[in-house]
Amino acid sequence: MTGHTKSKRYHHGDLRRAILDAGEEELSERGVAGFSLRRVAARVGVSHTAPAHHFGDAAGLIDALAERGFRSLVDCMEARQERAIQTAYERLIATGQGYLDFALSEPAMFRLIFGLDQTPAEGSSLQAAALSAFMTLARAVGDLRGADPMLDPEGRIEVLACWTRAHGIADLILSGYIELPDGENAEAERDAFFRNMLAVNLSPRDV
Amino acid sequence: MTGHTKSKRYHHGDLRRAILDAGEEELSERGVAGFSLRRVAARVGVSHTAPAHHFGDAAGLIDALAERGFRSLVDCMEARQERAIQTAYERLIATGQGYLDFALSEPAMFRLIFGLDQTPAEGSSLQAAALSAFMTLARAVGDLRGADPMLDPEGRIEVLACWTRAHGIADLILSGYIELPDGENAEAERDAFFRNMLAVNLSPRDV
DNA sequence: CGTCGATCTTTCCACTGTCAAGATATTCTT
DNA sequence: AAGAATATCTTGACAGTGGAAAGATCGACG
Repeated sequence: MTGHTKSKRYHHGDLRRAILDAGEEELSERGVAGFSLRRVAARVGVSHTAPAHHFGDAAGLIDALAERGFRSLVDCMEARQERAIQTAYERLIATGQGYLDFALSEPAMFRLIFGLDQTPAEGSSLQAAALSAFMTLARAVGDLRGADPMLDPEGRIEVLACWTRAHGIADLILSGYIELPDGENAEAERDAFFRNMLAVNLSPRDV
Repeated sequence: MTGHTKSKRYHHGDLRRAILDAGEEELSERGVAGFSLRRVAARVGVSHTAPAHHFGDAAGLIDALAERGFRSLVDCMEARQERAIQTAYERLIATGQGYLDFALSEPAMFRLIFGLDQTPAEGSSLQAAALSAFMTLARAVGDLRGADPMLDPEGRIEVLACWTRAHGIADLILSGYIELPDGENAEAERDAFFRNMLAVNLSPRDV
């Protein structure tokens, strides 16, 4: 007889998920600096200490949200990969564009996951989610190289080169120091800009 | 008869500078998230509302600190430039290394200036300081190209390429997702690593 | 010497996260 | 099926935060 109406039950039933959902909304509306545990609780219609039982403290909720964030990041990258021309090179570019899609569509979440107070705990599900995101990129680099890039120093440098480029673009856009084209067909222009940025390089050969 | 002793004068005399100094210390100790206006005031030995008259509100103090931060960033980049082999290419690499020096020596400040809630106001001294930092990098790129890179789209892309690379490295290190070598002669290893990262690239030619 | 404005303090408010203790519902044991 | 143990959620308190308002003190300028 568990009524589907949201009548005032003492026990929520699915509070953990509800808090995470509300937390995501709160995050995107107020940003990471303006994030408030009490507001999230109020949003769900629950007392301000209710989240504690599920997440420990505020940092615990942040970590749980970050885990979702990393998954969303992976989704964004994979979505672009699938839409891309199926060349190793194109898939790598697409991966970077997915990274940027995520940053632009969930800026606060982007800032959250890359601004955690401390690196994810060893063996935590958060760490696993972060690693999953990293592997998505590493695989794309590996497909282009034809070998696991993590096995030799040169390959690792290449993975980091791709990552830092995409990350730098994303972070500086969110900071407001890089302006994006916003003309008529802004989306196409952005894609072209991102493609240029992700591909262009200045290597010793250029000297 | 202005005694040099720090006796309890009602008027501080140089409160603005004192608050900025204390703010920098507080920032480096507690980080941007744990930054507290009241603690800064207490540190100077002044009431918690005293800063308001000089900086407006907390955001005003943050902006003033950010201005210092950008100046420090410029200092770091120029210091490396001067120590570098005087080749346009080497000076550009050095500029990037200076960027990273700043991020590593003042991580909280780095996070502060690139995580401002809103982009610096038009015409503000903060904006001027930020622009000065950007120009330091743009000049280094221009010296290598032999022309002002800001005049044509290709040049702008190159500047942004250098900037985003250096920024991505810095931010991901501070996030804890990129580990730094910390062996015996860690400093030399780091420099080598940074040099690799700043120089390595994956351009369309590589495909 | 007196007035005025700048500087700093005191007091209060709404808001934050966390803790301790109590209320309620669910599940487990017998 | 009944009672006990446990999980879940609420209430109330606390120290901390930034900001507003009003008062105290000082410096400068007539």
